Amino acid sequence: MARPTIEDVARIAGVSIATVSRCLHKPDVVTKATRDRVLSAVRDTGYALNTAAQSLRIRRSNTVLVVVPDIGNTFFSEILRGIQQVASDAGITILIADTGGQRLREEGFMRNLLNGRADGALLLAEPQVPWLDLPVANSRGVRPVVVISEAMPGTRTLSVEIDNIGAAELAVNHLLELGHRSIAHLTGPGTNILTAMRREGYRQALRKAGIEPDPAMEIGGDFGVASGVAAFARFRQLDPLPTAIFCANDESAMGFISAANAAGLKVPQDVSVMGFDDIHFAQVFLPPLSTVHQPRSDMGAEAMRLLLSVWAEEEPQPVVLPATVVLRESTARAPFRPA
Amino acid sequence: MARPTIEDVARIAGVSIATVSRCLHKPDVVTKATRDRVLSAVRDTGYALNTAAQSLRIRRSNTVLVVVPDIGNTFFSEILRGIQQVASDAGITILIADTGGQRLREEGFMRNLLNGRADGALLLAEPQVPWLDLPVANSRGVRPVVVISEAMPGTRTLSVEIDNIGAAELAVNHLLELGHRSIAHLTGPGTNILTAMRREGYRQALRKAGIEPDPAMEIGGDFGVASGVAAFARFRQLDPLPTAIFCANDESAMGFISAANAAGLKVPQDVSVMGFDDIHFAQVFLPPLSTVHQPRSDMGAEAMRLLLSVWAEEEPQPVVLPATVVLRESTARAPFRPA
DNA sequence: TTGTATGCGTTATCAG
DNA sequence: CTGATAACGCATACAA
Repeated sequence: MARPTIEDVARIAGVSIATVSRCLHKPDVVTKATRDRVLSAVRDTGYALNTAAQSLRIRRSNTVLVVVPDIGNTFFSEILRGIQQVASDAGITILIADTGGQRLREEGFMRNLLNGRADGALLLAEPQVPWLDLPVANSRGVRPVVVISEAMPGTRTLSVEIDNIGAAELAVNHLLELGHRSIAHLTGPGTNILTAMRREGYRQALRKAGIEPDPAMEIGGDFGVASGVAAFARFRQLDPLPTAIFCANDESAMGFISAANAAGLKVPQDVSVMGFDDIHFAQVFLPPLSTVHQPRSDMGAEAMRLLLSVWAEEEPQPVVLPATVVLRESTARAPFRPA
Repeated sequence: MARPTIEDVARIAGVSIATVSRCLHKPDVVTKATRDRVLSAVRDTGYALNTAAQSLRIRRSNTVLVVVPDIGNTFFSEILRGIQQVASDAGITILIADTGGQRLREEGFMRNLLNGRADGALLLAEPQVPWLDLPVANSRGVRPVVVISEAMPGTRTLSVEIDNIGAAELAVNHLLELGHRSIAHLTGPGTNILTAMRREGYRQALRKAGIEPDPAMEIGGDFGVASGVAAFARFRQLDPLPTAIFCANDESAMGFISAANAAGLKVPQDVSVMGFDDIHFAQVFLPPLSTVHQPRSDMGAEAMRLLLSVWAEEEPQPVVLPATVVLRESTARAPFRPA
């Protein structure tokens, strides 16, 4: 037997389908007596609203598309939690799309906005395809896009992020306060906006401390564990050897430490390592990683709120959340070294 | 202006909407001439099929619901990748639902099957609510459910898993081969089926080696990092101190090692630690973790294939995939200890 | 307060 | 090969 429809419920309750629909959506406009009959009919039949029919009728899916570059990356999951929280409170369903970093996939997922599967999108990464050509403004009926964490500066995109430059400065300042004067930097991938901003923060902190940034101290990475391992090989050839390194994210920092350890260099005794992100494993890692904490859950929640706000015809502004340095055991005072 | 509909396309191409629909779904049944006109009209208008209308009409959403207990747990993400792969090749959209382990949420998500948002579900954890009361069989029009990794034995559920008992035996055998005779076990949460099976494998391996399993050596955990830390406190009180421990998963193993290290116990010199799962961080961890590798991506892919198969009116069987022990540096030969 | 009737955008059936 | 048309299940304007 097929799924019960609103009509089945109506027949059993002895009312019209309009009344059933009203019972479900504006219960207060219907008599308590009929409401009870209808609701019990709903229970009896096990009726569940057909969302396809509803979406078609109300021209809305009550769904938000969340585009993630790599769902396997633990960094994103806590953002998702924040989104999930706010969304489910608002009765919104989340459609998660994992692009695996591939443009083609992202392009495909973009169609979910066009074909009505979703009413808006949350991008957890720098857009690879021109989502922004979509009408992003809040004109009625438009499907807004909010970029989390990696908004391009200068675009008029709605976004939620931290002050990456400032946060990187904070991190490097911590190293400076520990007495380090020779601080290397392991960067993210070349094209990434976060790479640029965190590197800028690194340089600014150095300059403010009266140290001229040395390009040779900036080692190219790609946020991956392996790139951290590779970076150590280049790091150890630096002469003199820096006493600390600021890594653009935690995973690469772990790779770096792992390689350092294999090579007999102790962290933090021989070299202090600072990460960025404060992913879940940062605190379990050996040594527990000093890093920059991003309020990921809040970022997700805030982004979802932005979307709700746009849907409500308001005109929300981009938001910048605070990031904090969390000190653990991968950083220590600089060893004394004769100049 | 509103989204173009099939009607707009038809008008511009100078054909009927039926023809437009045919061009999109069975292009070969239409003249090349008209097809070209239609397709170019599609391009011109930027037409995208309204999935709500389509779903309503064909009574199918071409969507699979994937229920995850915790999307932040890196264990699940690779399974998702496998699912994604097969699904997108088949033109299926994935709807990911994160229950956070809460029954209530899971119950809510189950509705996606009832309200037609999804045509079937993949459960990445032991079902908390009676999904299985849903018609799981492959009778026409039914919405099948496939359980990945944590199928309850005895139920007639479609499932994809590894031989957990056998895999745990493999792991413990490795420890035995290294000369360990006193091997502890850090279990998973009490109610979990995986906990039971891995513990059983642990016991069987011991028995086959002529060692009677000692309940005191089985420390209760919950798969979390913190429970690994807590377990170490109980472990160190064991007398004599075991020379090895088999943990029911990698995260708890990491917590254990982390605590051991903090207490001055070296891994693997003082105690060998074996994990289970081979999560992403297992190889970066210090020391790199010896563990049991689960073919997660394959498991996801296989599960999705099972679903496609049911939809195709076939009668697929549950599948069991092979797991392998991967040896890294958290395990070593047992130290000599006078009996 | 409740019922009737219309249309949301598609697909599929049936004629032409 | 193509066109007209009837559902699909629901929400709502309008009548009662």
